[in-house]
Amino acid sequence: MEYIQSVQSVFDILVEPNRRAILSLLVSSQQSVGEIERRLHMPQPMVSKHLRVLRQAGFVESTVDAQRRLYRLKPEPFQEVDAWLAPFRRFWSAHLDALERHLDRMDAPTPPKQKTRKPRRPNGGRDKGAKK
Amino acid sequence: MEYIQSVQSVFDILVEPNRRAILSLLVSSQQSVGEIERRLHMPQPMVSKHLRVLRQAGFVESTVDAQRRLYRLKPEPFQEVDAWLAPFRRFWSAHLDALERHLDRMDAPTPPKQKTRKPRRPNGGRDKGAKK
DNA sequence: TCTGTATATACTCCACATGGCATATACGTG
DNA sequence: CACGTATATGCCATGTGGAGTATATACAGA
Repeated sequence: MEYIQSVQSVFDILVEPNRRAILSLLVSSQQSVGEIERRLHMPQPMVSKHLRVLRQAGFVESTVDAQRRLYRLKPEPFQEVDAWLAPFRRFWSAHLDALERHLDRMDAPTPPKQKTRKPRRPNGGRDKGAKK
Repeated sequence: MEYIQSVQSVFDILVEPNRRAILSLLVSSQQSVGEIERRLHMPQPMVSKHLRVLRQAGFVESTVDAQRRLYRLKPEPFQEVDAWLAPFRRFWSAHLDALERHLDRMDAPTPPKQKTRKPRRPNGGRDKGAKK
């Protein structure tokens, strides 16, 4: 049924604007195909087709509710993007740190900075939040 | 005349595997076109063309060193990806909390290998659909 | 079973980015 | 200036994927 597909990167999925729109819609809560269709003003077959791609790539999953299918996000592919981003994140946070130090010098008042140099910083306070 | 470019998303840039390979190469340090050419085993014109795309999209910048151009990363587009990811990060970290102890260990290290897909990830039930 | 609704799939057309090749430009050296 | 190296650009052919449309499947109710 859903099987063989050429190995595609998560980026092959995310490159399509409509798919990104769908994903953004699903952040808030699960949605039916019809709801997506209405909210994004796109023809139903297009919605279904993109949803299929998203499903096959593991970005979403669906459950059956009578005649409608409720789609919701799955986390793994997003984590994959995050993982890909990791090396670059190290790189750009170095830049940020440099800028930060520079600004700190010009700005006399003292923001409570304890570190003069930090090896790496995820992304300026990645919300590890929503903790248990 | 580097300017005008159709409004493309960062994903339009990142979708190209060779471009991602180039970016990964540049994480360690700046490289000349010839070095990229050799390391990635791709014809020089292709390297130059991809570099042009990357440059126009703000992913890289170059400086002149005699006859060669040294390319290095610029942080902004990556931050843009990170920003796009943010809402979903909130979403998936909620999931992570539920499974935290199990997922914690496979998280961090993604060796910046080139284009090899990430092998592990016990994602149960990622299907692979049929294509033409 | 027939009907309406909800979603999925099949198929065609077309644009466009990519790869390959040839060639142009830039720079340094003799 | 001529030549070699390093990089950029122009052109063409091709493949792939998305849009659009028609149609198929699934389910619920009368």
